[in-house]
Amino acid sequence: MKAQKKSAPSNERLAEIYRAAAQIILRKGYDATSVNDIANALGMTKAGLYHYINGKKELLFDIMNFGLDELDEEVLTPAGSIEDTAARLRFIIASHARLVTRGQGAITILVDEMTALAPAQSRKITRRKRAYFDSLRDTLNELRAEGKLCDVDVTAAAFSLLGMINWLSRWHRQGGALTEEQAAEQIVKIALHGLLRAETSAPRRGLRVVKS
Amino acid sequence: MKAQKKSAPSNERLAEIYRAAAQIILRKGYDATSVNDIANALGMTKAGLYHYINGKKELLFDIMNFGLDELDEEVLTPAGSIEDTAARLRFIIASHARLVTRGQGAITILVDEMTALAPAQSRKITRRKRAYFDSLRDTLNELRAEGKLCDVDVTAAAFSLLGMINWLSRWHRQGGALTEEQAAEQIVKIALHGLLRAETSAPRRGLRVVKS
DNA sequence: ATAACAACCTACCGGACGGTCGGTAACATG
DNA sequence: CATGTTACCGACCGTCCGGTAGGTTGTTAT
Repeated sequence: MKAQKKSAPSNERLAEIYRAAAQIILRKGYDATSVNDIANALGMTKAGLYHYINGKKELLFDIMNFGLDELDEEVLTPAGSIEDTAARLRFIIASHARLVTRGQGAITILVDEMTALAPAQSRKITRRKRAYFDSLRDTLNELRAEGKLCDVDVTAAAFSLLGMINWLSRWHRQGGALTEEQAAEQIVKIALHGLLRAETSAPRRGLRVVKS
Repeated sequence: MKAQKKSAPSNERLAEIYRAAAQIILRKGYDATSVNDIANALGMTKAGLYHYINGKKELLFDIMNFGLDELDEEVLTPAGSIEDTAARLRFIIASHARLVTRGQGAITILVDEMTALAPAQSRKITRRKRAYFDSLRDTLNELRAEGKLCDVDVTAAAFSLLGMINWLSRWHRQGGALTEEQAAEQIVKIALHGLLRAETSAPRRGLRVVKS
C-alpha cells in the first residue's frame, strides 16, 4: 500500500534509456514501438527495463520533458540575454534548428506523439509548449513595435517558423548536402527575408502581380 | 485460390469510408485507431467494414493515394498552366495550403503515418511525394534562372515551404482568428517576402541591420 | 418464384503487447 | 557472515486488436 515512486535509480543510466528510447520512437512511432523494442536496444529484457520506468506512457512523458528542458536551456534562456530584437529572433531560429538536426529525437517526438499521452500529461506538455510559443511570439511583437516586422499576422508567423524548423527533422540527414550549420542558416535566411528577390534596384523587365 | 481483388463495391460508399477513416486517423493516429473505431464511426461493425476494405494497411495506403490525387488535381495540374513563374509559385503555396486547412485529413496523414505502411506501399507513396517535391523545386530553379530567387539553397527552400504548409494542419482551426483564405495568404506572404521589413525606400526612423 | 449477389451481422481465433510476479546474481555494508 | 540493495531475468496474465468464417437480410435479374 505504499504509494512511493520507486525512487530514481542511477540518473546516469536513466539518461541512456531516454536517449535510446527517443531514437527508436522517433523512427518507428510511439505506438509501433513496443517496450520490448526499447529494452532490446538497451540489451535488456522488458522486465529489466521496467526496473527503471513506471510505464510506457510515463516514459514518453519524461522524454518530452527532457526535450523541453533542452529547448529552454539551449534556446530560450540564452536568447533572453540578447538585447537586439532582430538578433534575438535570429538566434532563436538558428539554435532551435540546430537542436532539431543535432539532437536525435526528444524534441521531434514532442511534436508528433502528443495524442499518445494521458490527458493530464498532455496538458502539462501543452502548457510548456505554449510557453515557448508565447516567447517566440513576444519577440515578433517586439519587432513589430520597433517597426521592423513586415505586415504579417504574428501568430501565423510564429507557427510558420515552427513549421519550417520542426520540418527539418524530416528532411535533414547527417552527412547530406547541407551541414547542420548550413541548414540552420538557410532557415534563418528564408524566414527573415523570404524567397523572392526584393525588386528594389532596376525593375528587371517589369514584374507584374498576377492574381487568382 | 482465387487471387481476385474482391472488386470495388460501390465507389460512392468507398469515398465516405475513406473520408471518415481519414478524419479519425488524423485525430488519433493510425496505430491508435482500431478498425472497430472506423467501423463504428460509419455505423457498422468491424466485419461489415471488411466487406469494403482488404486490410488496415491497405486502407491507409488508399487514403494516402486519395490525398495525393487531390494534390495533383487541385495544385499541380492547374499550376502547370501558369506561365509566370512567380505567380505559379504563389499559386502552388496558396492552393496547397488551402487543401491542408479545408480538406480534413487525407493529405496530412500522408505526412505523419509513413512508417505504418508496408515497404512496397511506402516506396510507392514516397515516389509520388518525391514527384510533387520535384516540381516544386523545379519552379524554384526556374525562378533562379530568371534571377528572381534570393540566394538560398533550393532544396532547403522547397522543404521549408512544405514545412510551413504542412504545419498549418497543426494550428489552423476552422472558426479561428484566421479564415482558410487568410491563413493561406499569410503563408504566401511570409514565404515570399520573409518576416523582416526590407530596408529599401525611405528608412523609417533609421532601421539598422544587426549582424551576429 | 428463385437464383444471385451485395451488404451487412455475430462469434470467434491467434497473436502481440503492456505490465506483473517471484526470483537470482552481484556487490556493498556492518 | 548476515543483511540489504541494485540490477536485472524468465514466465506468465489479461486485454485488445486485426482478421476470418459463416450466416442473414434485402434487393435485383431472369
